[in-house]
Formats: sequence, C-alpha cells, structure tokens
Amino acid sequence: MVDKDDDLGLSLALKCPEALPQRPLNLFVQKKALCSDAFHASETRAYLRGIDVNRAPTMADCEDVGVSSPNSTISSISGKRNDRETNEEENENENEIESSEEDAGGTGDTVRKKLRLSKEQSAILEETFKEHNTLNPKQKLALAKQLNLRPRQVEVWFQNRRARTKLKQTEVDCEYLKRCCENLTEENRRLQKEVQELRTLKLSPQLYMHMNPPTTLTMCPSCERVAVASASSSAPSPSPASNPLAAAPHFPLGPHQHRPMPIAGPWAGAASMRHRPFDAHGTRS
DNA sequence: GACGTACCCTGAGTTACATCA
DNA sequence: CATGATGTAACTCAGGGTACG
Repeated sequence: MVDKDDDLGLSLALKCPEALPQRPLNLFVQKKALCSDAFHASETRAYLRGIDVNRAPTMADCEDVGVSSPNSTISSISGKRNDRETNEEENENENEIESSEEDAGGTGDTVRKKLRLSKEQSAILEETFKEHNTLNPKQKLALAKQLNLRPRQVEVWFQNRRARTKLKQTEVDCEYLKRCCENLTEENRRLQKEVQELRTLKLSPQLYMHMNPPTTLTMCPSCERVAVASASSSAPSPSPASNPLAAAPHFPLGPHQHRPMPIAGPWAGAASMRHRPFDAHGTRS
C-alpha cells in the first residue's frame, strides 16, 4: 500500500471543479462485507441511541460493538491480510477506555448523540491536518491516543476535513471563473460596441469622402491579409464583429498601425479604417 | 503473468444532532 | 419557547489499489 506520509500538503489544488468524477451506478460490482454491514446499520443505530459520546469513549462505543462503517475494524478483524499490528494497537487504545454498559443503550432509547470536539482537540486536529491531510494508521492511532478519541473518530474527522477543504476550494474556483466570465462579457460588449461604431462610420460617406487619398496598400502582419473590400465584407474568416476575442490580437493598441490604402468606395474606406486608431467617439484621430 | 478474491482506504453523498439567530 | 438555518460528526456506498492464493 502506498505510504501517505510524504504525500499531500494542505492544498487540494482543485483547478477544474467541473471535472469532478461522475460516479456511474454499477450495481453489479461485487462488494465484500457491505451487505452485512448495511444490514446491521439500523440495529447499530438503534443500539447507539442513548450513548453519550460527549465523554471519553468506552469499550461499548468502540467499533467491535458494531458502531462503524465498513471501513472500520469490523471488516478488518476478519481480514485476510490482517494488518493486525494496526488492530492490536487500536484495541490496545480502546482497552484503556472504561466500559460503560449503561451508556450503551440500556434504555433502548433512540437518540444518536453527537460529539462536539473540544477547542483543544479541534486545534490539534487542525494542526495535524496542516502538516498532512491524510493519516497513516500509526499517525491515526497516535493522534487518537493523544486526543483521547477513538481512531475511527480521528479518521472521520480527517475525511470531513478534506471534504470541507475541497468544497471551499471549489467555491474559490467558482468565484474566480465567475469573475473571468464577467470580464470576458464586458470585453465582448466593448468590442461589439466598437464594431457598431465602425459600421456607423462605414455608412457615413461624408466621413470618408474627406479622407486623404491613401497611397499604399497595407497588410496586417498578424493575419497577412490586404485590406480588400470583398475580403472584409464577405470573407468567412473571423471578424471583430463575429468573434471579438479571436479578432482581438488584430487590434493592438500599441505599435500595430496601418497606413491607408488606395481603394475607393465606402467599404474600402472602412476596410482601411479598420486598422486606424479611433478615439472614444469612433472618429478618426 | 493473469485472474479472482478479500481487504483497506478514500471520496462523495447523506443523515442526524447541536447550536445559534 | 418554537423554529429554521447552519455546522459538522457519523454514516453508507462505490470504486481503486494492494496482497495473496
């Protein structure tokens, strides 16, 4: 088994939250020992009712009574591989704890009490989690001993803590993506507006009739296209109007400027003006 | 080496209790 | 005091990895 000691800092770098694995429902997968555990679940719960978990755990509370998920010692006790080193240590830990028959449900009442970890316990758990967000069995036992909790409780705490961390990271990522989306929307709006202004200019003959006649053809170094009328009006290639983001590189704000070209006609003028700098009102500078 | 089985661990989702406004 | 919202301990289930025969 992989030793988790050296793995995992605190950061769960969930950089792609939407890529979370989708679980296919596979009813045919053979699962060991789960049926019996599931079967006992309700009994277990009923059995648990009346146990005060806000005290030091007792033998009666411990996993070997049946209060556990399939991960716990229930399945491991009969385990083939029998990492009994672990279980022995767990039992040893559990044996330190006094048994309390009455707490174990003498009344048969059905109340699942819930442990509230003390501030000190929480602080220690948090500290440990910062160091490594998963625990190997030895660490788990040591921590359980230190906190006077059952190993299972430490295990559950780490599971839930990882889940919370991941959830938080997902929220952060969502927020970030939301802002990206807003920025892009704003950029899109701005470019659409720019296109609209260019179209307006194109339809105003007096604007371009007074232009100085261009003397040379120009070519955009980015797209390598000469600003020819037919190309600008009918070519299917991306234009600022249809794809502002894709066209953005063709509208550099800095050194990328073009000289006018000697083409007559409204669209020709517009085509050449396409690469001319405009002020905020869409007029030529 | 491939295969089947048993076990262990973890993530995801859910439940239920405790606490607080 | 009752109630809804929220936080979280504990649980169930499914899947992946490993050991072993």
